Amino acid sequence: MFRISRLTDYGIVVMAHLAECKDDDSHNARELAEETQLPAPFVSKILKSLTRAGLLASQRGSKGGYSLARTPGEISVVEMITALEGPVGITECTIHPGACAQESSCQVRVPWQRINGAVHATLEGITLADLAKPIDSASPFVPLMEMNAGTADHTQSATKTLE
Amino acid sequence: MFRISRLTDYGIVVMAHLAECKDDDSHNARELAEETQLPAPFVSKILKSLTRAGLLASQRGSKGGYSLARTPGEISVVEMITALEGPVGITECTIHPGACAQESSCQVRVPWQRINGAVHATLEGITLADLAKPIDSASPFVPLMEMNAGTADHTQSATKTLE
DNA sequence: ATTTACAGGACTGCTTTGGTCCGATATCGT
DNA sequence: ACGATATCGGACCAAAGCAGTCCTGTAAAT
Repeated sequence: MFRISRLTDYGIVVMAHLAECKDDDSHNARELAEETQLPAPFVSKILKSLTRAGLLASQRGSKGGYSLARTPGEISVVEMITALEGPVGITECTIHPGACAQESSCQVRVPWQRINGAVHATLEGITLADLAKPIDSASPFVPLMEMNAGTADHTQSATKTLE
Repeated sequence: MFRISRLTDYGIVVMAHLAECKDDDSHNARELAEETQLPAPFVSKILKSLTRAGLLASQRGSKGGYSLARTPGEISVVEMITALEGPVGITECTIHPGACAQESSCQVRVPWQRINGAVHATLEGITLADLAKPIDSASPFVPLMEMNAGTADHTQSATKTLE
């Protein structure tokens, strides 16, 4: 199916919601579940994963809750996906080199690595800040990408936070 | 995990192998399984799916077999993925609009559609011809992509077969 | 001390994936 | 016409991952 899991999907919704609330900190799990209309225990689970990955900061006890560990512009989509469902890699061999017996003789491995790089770069170039402001202006995401083989011109790699 | 299934992975390996064999037609399932070092019944299953999707042409009976339905340059990666694991769509709502109750109030839907479009475009811009010749020359995949919001400049959409 | 809320699990039902196998049908060669 | 070969279209099953819940422990505030 080639799609992100619901865990990730919801997780990003929650993160985006958090990014929109400018009143910086401390939203507890119950609040967030209500505001995003998502099942509470599930949201709780998501929040824990995101915290463990360092994308959220948590505060225990009464008046505790969650808040973004960084500014929305500093949190990329690829980080959120990685936090919630493991490393992004289109093919097995991208993540677990050696797991595939055909690896040495595989014809398509190199091109796949580049495809993977392209997708990864796309996801990396989009930050939470971009997601939080929906139809706001043009917000020209990114031209990024340019997975050309030899032309080692990666000068665009950091020109897209637009925050 | 955000990766393609093994079915698709193997399927693309088989397709690439088929694209490399210039002796146009008629490779049977057993042959292909041997040549690609993949389990035979599985390869057979893959070939059926690809045939149903119109990417391969099949010939029954003795001396029968499979051959590419089009030239490698005319078969994109996204077509192969779609044939083997359904439509490419990062999120549920990309493929099944209406399935998600939050859809109308969802903050992140529009940006996701664009991210999805970007990934889709990446996968669409790469053809079997690009995969079949591994490290061959520079083969400048594609600059493609440019998921900018308003600038309706899609003039690049067919400039990459390079066959 | 009590309450609130996160942390870290275990746990269950369900769907998808990975992989095999079989009967039916079509084609070729004799 | 007959038999061999090979695809076609399923059914089938085990294993793994996903969706979602729940429970015990611990930290912080009042």
